[in-house]
Amino acid sequence: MALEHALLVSLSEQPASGLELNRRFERSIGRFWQATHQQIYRVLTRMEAAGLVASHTVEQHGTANKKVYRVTPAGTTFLSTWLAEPAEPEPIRSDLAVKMRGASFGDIERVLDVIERAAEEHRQRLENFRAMCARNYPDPSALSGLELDQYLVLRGGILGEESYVAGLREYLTAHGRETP
Amino acid sequence: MALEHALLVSLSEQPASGLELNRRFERSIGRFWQATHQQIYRVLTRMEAAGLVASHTVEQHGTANKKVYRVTPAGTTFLSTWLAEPAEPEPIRSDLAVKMRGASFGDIERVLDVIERAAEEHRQRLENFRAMCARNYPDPSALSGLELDQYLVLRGGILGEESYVAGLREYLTAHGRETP
DNA sequence: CACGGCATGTAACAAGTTACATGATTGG
DNA sequence: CCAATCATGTAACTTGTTACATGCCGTG
Repeated sequence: MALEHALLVSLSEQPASGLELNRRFERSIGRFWQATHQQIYRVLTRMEAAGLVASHTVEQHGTANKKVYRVTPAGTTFLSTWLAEPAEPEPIRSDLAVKMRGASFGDIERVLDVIERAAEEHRQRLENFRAMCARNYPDPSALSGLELDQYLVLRGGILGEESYVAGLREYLTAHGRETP
Repeated sequence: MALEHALLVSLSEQPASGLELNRRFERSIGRFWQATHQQIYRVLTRMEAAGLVASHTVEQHGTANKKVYRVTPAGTTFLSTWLAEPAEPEPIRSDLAVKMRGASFGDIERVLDVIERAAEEHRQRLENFRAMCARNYPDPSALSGLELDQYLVLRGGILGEESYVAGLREYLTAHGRETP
C-alpha cells in the first residue's frame, strides 16, 4: 500500500483535513496517485491509530468543523524509511491496450471510435498539464528542493501523456483514421 | 474488472489452460495486463459458470492433465459489447512519482539511488521490447488484422517506456546525477 | 424551512496478493 | 526415493470502489 505514503508526503508539505487532502489529490497529486475520499478517511483513521499522524479539530466560523491531520515524528521516520526502499516495478493494467489488441474480435470501427475519444481526452489532459507547468513554474532553472521535485513530477506526467497520445495516434493512423 | 476481457482476448487468439494463460501474461500480454495464476484460475472458474468460456480436459502423456478453455459464442458477444464501450480514464498510481515528490522529506541521495535503479530496470525492459519488436515484426508495413494490433500495442509499450526512462533521467540530471 | 455545500463517516462489495495445499510424472 | 516441474486449486488478507447516511451551517 502506498496511499499511506502519498498522504504522508502531502501532509508533510502542509497539514490538512480529509476533504482537503481529497481536493489536493483531485488537483495536483492526482497526477500520480488517485484516491476517493472514503479511502482517504479510512487510511487516515488507521494511520492515526498507528501513530503516524495526529489530528486536532478546527472550529470553522462559516461551516462544519474539520479534523486537521499533521505528521508525527514517527510518521516522518516511517516515510523516510520507505523513501529509501527500492521500488518494485509497478503492475501495468491498461483497458485501452486490451481493447486495441482485441479490436479484431469486435466491430473495429466502434473500437476506433473509443480510441479516438480516449485520445481526445488525453490530449486535453496534456494541455492542462502544460498550462499548469507554464503557470506555476515559469522559470524551472530557478527551482530547488520541494518545488523542484513537484515540477519534475509534473514534467514526468507531461512526458507520459505525450507518449500516450502518440501511441493512440499511431494506432489510429495505422487503421486509416485521420488524426487532428 | 477487465481481467475477464483480457482473458477473452487471449483465448480468442488461441484456446489455452490456466497455466498457459499465466505464461502468456508473463510474456507478451503482461505488457498491458498483469495477473497471478491464482487470480486467473479464479476468474476462469467464474467465467465458466457464467457461460463465457467452456473447458475440456486434455490428457498429456508426459505430465498432469490440463483444462483447456475456449470462448463460447456468449463470450464472443460479451467481449464485442465491451470493446465498443467507452473506456474511462485509468487511475494513475506511481510509487516512484510519490518517492520523487517526497524526496526532500527523506535522504535525497538514497532516493536518487532508488530512482537510478528503477531507471536501469526500465532501460532494460525497453531494450527487451525493442528486441521483441525487431524480431517478431521485421516488416510492420506488411501487417494487418490481429498481428497489426499486436504490433501496435507493443509499439505503445515502447513509447511508454521511452518516456518513462526520459522522465527519470530528467529527474536525475536535475539533481546532479550523471546518467549513462 | 428547504436546499446546497462542507465535512465525516459506515457497509457491502469487488479486485488483487500472499501463502499454502495437492497430486502427477520425469530425471537423477 | 527425492527433487523438480507441470498443473490446479483454497484460504486469508489487503486494497480499492460504490452506495448510502449523518450532521452542520448559511442563503434565499
